[in-house]
Parts: sequence; structure tokens; C-alpha cells
Amino acid sequence: MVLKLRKNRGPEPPQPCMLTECMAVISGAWAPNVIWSLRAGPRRFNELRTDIPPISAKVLSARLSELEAKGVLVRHVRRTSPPSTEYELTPLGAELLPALDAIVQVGHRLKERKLNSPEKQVAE
Amino acid sequence: MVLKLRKNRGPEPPQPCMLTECMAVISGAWAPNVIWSLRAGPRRFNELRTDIPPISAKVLSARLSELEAKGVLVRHVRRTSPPSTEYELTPLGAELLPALDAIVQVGHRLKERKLNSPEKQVAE
DNA sequence: CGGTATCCTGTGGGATACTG
DNA sequence: CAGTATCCCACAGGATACCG
Repeated sequence: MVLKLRKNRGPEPPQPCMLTECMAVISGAWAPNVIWSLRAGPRRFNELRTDIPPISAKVLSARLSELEAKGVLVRHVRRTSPPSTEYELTPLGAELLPALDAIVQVGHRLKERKLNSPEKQVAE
Repeated sequence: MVLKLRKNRGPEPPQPCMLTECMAVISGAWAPNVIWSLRAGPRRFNELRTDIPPISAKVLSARLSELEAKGVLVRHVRRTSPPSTEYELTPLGAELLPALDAIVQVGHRLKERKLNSPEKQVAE
């Protein structure tokens, strides 16, 4: 694909395109939150809405559809008198949890580091 | 991406918010690619531009600034005759690599699963 | 309860041109 | 080479209203 301008500075980097595709699984501002909220077990639509900060019904619905299509979660509909729907992570979807956790861990350390080091911290 | 808590609509669970904050470290469409491209060692501005699909100079510049401010990478400027700048992951930034890798692994499996599963859904 | 449809806005990001 | 400035647009996402 793209020609690299490398000279003598390190081995061949992997294809970023692939990363982008995979990152797309958790794209959308709330997708990680949805996955995270489902880590303890199945939850219903409105439970997710109240779990997750102020996510709009439209967006939650959209994320759930996408994640379902991607095989990250499954949807169980119960046609009871009050309609209820449960969403649950698939085994594959659950595998994302360690990854998210890893990101959280690093995020924490980055925040701590910034608090501890009085060096140049350029604010945006 | 901006997280606006516009209205107070109820209890805010701690976990998802934290997740969102930490996810913000790798927010922006190209941030993960930048981190990934630097995983093998320091690289220069235009090397990154050609490494990463078609990222515009403006956006690459913006991501690099953000990631630098967040402590994920450092910038080394060399005032040589042809100016050159190198970007390199900090140790903390490097800790994001396993997380990204984990996401990539799951992303792969999800793609395989969709190819193999007979009940293959239509992607968007 | 569990959504969908419509409208609207903010902002991430591309293209281009320009600077040091 | 390594950016910055400007303009512009697409689209994610919020609010509201409405349906099954």
C-alpha cells in the first residue's frame, strides 16, 4: 500500500488499517460503556440507559444494534405483558473486557503521572 | 470526544465514567494508529503521515499534540539543516500497546466468527 | 417498557494554502 | 521537513415526539 519513508529507524510497523477496523468494534462514544455495563450479566434497555451517564435512547439503540450485528452482544426479547428486552455479551464480546480494563489501567496511571510530575503539562 | 453531562438525570455510576475518561486517551479516529505506528520505535512526522492511511497533516498534528499533552508520547525536535522531529512513546504510552493488541485480537475473532456463522447478519 | 423518526447542533476531520 | 490557518462538510449524538 503506502510507501514508507523509513530510513534506518526500526523494524516494519504493522498495518494500522487493521487496527482501525478492530477499533471500530468499540467505536462510537458509548460502545465501551455499553460493553462495560454488561460485564456483570444481562441488562435491560432502560437499565443500560440509567447505568450509562446521559445516553439518549436513540444512540443507545444504535450502539446496541451495531454491537449485536458485530456479534459482541445478543438480544433476548420477552413478549411479556410489560415488554422487556435483555442484552447480554457474547463470549467473544466478553473478551473485550480485559482489553477495556487494560486501557482503564493505563488511563489511571497517566492521570496519576500528570498529577505527580510538575513538568510541562500543556493544556489544550 | 466531548462528554457533556447536560442534565442531571439520576445516579451516575462510577465505572462507565471512568472508562469513558480513559478511553478518551485513545479517542480521535487516528490516535490508536499513531500509538501503533510508534510501537517499533521513534518516527518522524512525515513517516507517520505515510504510515497511517490518508491522515491529514492537520489531524496528525492535532493528535500528536494531544497525545503529548496526555503523556503518551514525547516529541524530540532536532534543529538540523533539514528540520526533523521524532515522536516516541513514553513507557506509559507503551503500556497501551497490549490493550490495543487485545482489541485487535478480539476484532479478528469477531470477523472470523461472522464469516463462519451461517446466521450471518448484514453489516450496516 | 422499548424502541423509532425527525430535527438540529458540535466537532472531528479533509483539502488547500501558507509559514518557519 | 514540519507544521499552522482557514474553510467546509459529514456525521455522531442530543432533544423531542411518537409508536407497538
